[in-house]
Amino acid sequence: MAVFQTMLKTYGSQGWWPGETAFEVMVGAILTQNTAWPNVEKAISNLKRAGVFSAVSLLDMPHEALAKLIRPSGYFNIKADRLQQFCHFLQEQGGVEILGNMETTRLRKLLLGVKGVGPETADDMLLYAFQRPVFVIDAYTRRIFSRLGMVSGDESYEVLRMGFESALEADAVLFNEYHALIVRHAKAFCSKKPKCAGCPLAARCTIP
DNA sequence: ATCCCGGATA
DNA sequence: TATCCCGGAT
Repeated sequence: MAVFQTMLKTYGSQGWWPGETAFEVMVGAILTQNTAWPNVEKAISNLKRAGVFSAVSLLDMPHEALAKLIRPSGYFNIKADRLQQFCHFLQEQGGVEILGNMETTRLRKLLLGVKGVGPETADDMLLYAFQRPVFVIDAYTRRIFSRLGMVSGDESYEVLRMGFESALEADAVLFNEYHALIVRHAKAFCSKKPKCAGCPLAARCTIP
């Protein structure tokens, strides 16, 4: 059985970012950079509770006030800048709806042009906010698939992304579930210090 | 290679 | 106490 099917059977559907606005997904994608998700949720609920959860509000707000609200997500000074840069980008482009009508390749380039949005964050946005069939590569993907012996792990981001995308059907629903399952599996078994006992992928793995 | 940084977990 | 976290810029 393929890796994806094994993970899906083991963990079930992960239901990532259900019923949330594209704006919220994109804000979350920035705030979660090198940060555990529960801390991001705190930051986002702070923004909502303060009634500033919109591009215009975040832009109008002083840097210090924004940094204070997103403090739980860590890197708050840097991320306050990144959020405001991103909101400025949204205004400049004419809003989320305009972006939603763009072709994926063009939209990806635009997102990568925003300071603070790197390849993983851009692809998180493309996949989870705009439902585009883009395969997200992260540290978990590198770790799991290098242990499985399917990649070396130190390939460039683009090489890995292309590898996954050409090996799979270009399906946003599939990519959405797959990346979420990769995260789940990395936490459950394939952590830095692997917990191989009971691992559902042990039979395929290079780790003794 | 280093910095940014709080919060959960071990 | 140390490590890690749905990274990116310098």
